[in-house]
Amino acid sequence: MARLPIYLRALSALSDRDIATSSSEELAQAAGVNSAKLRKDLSYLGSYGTRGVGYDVEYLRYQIARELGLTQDWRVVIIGVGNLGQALANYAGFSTRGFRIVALVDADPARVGQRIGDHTIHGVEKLETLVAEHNVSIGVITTPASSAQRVADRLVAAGVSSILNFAPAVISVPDGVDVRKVDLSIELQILAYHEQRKTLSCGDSTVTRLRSDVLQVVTPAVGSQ
Amino acid sequence: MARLPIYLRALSALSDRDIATSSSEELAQAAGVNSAKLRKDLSYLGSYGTRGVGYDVEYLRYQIARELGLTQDWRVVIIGVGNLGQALANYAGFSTRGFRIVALVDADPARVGQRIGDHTIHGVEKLETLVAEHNVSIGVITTPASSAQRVADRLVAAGVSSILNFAPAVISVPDGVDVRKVDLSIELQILAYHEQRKTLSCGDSTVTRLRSDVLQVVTPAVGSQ
DNA sequence: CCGATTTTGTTCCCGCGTTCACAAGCTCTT
DNA sequence: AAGAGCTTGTGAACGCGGGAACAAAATCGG
Repeated sequence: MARLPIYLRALSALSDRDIATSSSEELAQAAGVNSAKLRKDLSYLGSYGTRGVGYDVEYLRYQIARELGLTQDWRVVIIGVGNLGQALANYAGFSTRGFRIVALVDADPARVGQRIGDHTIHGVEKLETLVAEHNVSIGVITTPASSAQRVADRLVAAGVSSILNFAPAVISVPDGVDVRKVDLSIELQILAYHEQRKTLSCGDSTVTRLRSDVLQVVTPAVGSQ
Repeated sequence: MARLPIYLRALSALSDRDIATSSSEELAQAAGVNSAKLRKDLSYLGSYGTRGVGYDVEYLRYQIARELGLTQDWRVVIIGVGNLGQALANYAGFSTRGFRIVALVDADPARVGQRIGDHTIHGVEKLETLVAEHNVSIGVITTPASSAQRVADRLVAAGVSSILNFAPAVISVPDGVDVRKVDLSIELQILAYHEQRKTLSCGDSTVTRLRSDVLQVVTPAVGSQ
């Protein structure tokens, strides 16, 4: 389930506050979801709660981490060391969750050899060697859109079967390879869409933009309600 | 709809390749969705296609951009100028879509006054002034989790009604304010989850991990298919 | 030891989103 | 000008996920 990482974070926050036990209601509020949904999600992992008491924070945290595979360490390579690639390379949230960045790769010869945090940037020609050498299982693509598909193909050929794609391009991969796409500008666009719909108003009437060319105007009748 | 930005990007790609007209089938493939879904989404905006022909790429692109509000320019403030904040401040995908970053804000006095690209970093005490002065409508939070809620409260009080939250924390806001959350480590965790389920195999048998403690083993019978 | 209380695990139902399938409509050819 | 061939727009069925509601179980107090 895609919500397990959220629960994990909520549990970590409770653990930091030295809370040993938590009810589904409390956890659900911390995670921002419905308590019934949370219980259903957790019951899928097994019966890790105690009726009348709640969930043991540490125990549940370990179980979720294990289910997610965070008790292993995953080797990650980042391809494309622009602003975003650098930010990800330094992002503390990765290493604390079992993700180890073993190599940074860039196609720009001017960048090769530079150091970012603990890592030296390698030339893209070494991609296959690095993947094999470090037994990399996850590739992160932060290249321009034009290179994304080529990089993905090389990753797949080298044996990587999970890809996180930040490039603004749809990449196609064979069956058995997972791709997740994060597009930072899409999130802003969605916000803008909602924002646009909110800011229409006119006197007493409520104006809702049903489409860009259709406005629904609700005017309260005088004297009623 | 949350898919409009994806369609917009696919249309832009077609436009760059000087393709004037596209069918729903073609567009859907470029966007990575079902063609019926795409047609239904587009029909919600109005009848912008021509039966027997397809959609006019430029016309549809403009219509979607207008629907999303990308024909306006949106003023954005970024709070928290760490690695991620810097990456976002320099991200080209924002400015090309009508988003204008009007201010960078950080609580660290050592950072105040530094320049990132075209912008100077301001102290967090100026947040309200900057929001009012530039008529900011969207706030981007890239602070540590511990400051996120406080920053969000101040943004809301200053009149910002759309927030993009990169901090690993659930923030609560009054009704009428939109929050979208992006958590970079969650994406990796989901990949790890799937990766873990894939890499279990044992001889001829197919081993599927139903739960962390339940394995389904399918062994082909000897001699039979 | 038993009942009251609390909280989990689960069942059932409702609604939304997706997808199939088809009718409506446009273009091009003959 | 009429029919053949596409392609859009949409009606209808299907499936899945979410939420309320309830039963099962564990603790606590008397």
